[in-house]
Amino acid sequence: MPNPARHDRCATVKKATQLFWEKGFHATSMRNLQEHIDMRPGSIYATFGSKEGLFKEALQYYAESGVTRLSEYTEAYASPVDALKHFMRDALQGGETAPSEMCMLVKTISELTEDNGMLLEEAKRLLGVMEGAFSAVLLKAQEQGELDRNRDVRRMARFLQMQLIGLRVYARANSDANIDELIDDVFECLSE
Amino acid sequence: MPNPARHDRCATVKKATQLFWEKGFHATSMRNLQEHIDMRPGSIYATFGSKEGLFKEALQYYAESGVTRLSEYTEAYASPVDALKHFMRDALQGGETAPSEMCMLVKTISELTEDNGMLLEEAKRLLGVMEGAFSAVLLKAQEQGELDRNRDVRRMARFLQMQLIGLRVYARANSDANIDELIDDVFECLSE
DNA sequence: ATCGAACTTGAACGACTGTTCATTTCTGTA
DNA sequence: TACAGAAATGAACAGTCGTTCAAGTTCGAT
Repeated sequence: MPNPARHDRCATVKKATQLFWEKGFHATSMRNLQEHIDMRPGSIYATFGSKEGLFKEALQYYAESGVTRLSEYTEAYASPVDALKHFMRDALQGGETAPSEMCMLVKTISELTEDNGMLLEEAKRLLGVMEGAFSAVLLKAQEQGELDRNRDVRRMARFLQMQLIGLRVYARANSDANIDELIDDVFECLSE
Repeated sequence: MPNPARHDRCATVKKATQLFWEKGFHATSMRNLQEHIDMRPGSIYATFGSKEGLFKEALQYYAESGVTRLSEYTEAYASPVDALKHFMRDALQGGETAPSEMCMLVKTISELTEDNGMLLEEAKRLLGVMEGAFSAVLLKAQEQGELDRNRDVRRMARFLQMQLIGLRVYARANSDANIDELIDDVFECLSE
């Protein structure tokens, strides 16, 4: 038996992530959470320690999913650059199932202050992890000759992530606008 | 006498904006606000109606300041493009007085959901106003021959704002990183 | 000096917050 | 089938939330 606990911890974190991602940290109350993950306060606190503890695991689960999805794209496409493009496009279109157009890490970094320093730092760290994953894909692209080997991979990853953040926030702020045009501008910018 | 009220409404909104900008909507309690703007609940509710009402005015004050500052830059520099560049750079360096590295409109759009639909819509609208101000400066640049007249001004404004949003969020997430390098990448991208 | 209107005050309200813990329920072993 | 330990429960806690309103204060006009 993989998990001795009655409640499946992973499934619980997954459900909690949905709600936190949708509403943010402060606007999600423990009572919302209790209903949504179908656990009573005692169990939640025995398992995760606190609201912050559960949120932290939600952040980690979210980031891990992101990294996993990126590597799936990388395996699916022969070209690493194509994989990146499709990854970004799909992140923007937002799987219909996504609870929010926003990246949960960005949403968290936007919302929280030093009052929840640990969560803020964790979100920053995980954004760094994502950037590392981008770097790895870009490096692969260099090795396959898709990208100029003289360009700094980390710098490109930074630029890429910055663009993706901007795009997603912009898309949320202008839900009707012609986002495809913007994406074209960005990719033109990247391939230059 | 310009303002018959005992409390100077504008000065109050200004102070409230500071706190809301720093902490966000949910993390700012009315009690925090009472201390910070030095008013008692009764006066606040008589003047602004609700926490949402005061926050809405704070958003408007914030956006108005932004537009005003941009026009000051436009007057200060002969070149509209230079004005834009300096405006963006200074927004990123963040006046030492800025309560948060984040743009308050972006922070709001990131934090809030339909539960505060009116505030969300207002923040989106004001971001649109800012974009309009960018458009105006870009148009001026075209008229002065700084920019290719064939390019779509609105599209450029959109791209510009998207970049600025991305840059500011990224700068907050990576407070130590070499942001100047990123700015260079962006401007290179813009002038291409 | 007095009055009435405009403005401010702060105690109080009910609802909700994150969290605790004594009690009950479940589960694997003997 | 009985038992012990683990897990789940939900009522209850102290504190905070946004908001109200009767009472008090201040002001300009008379």
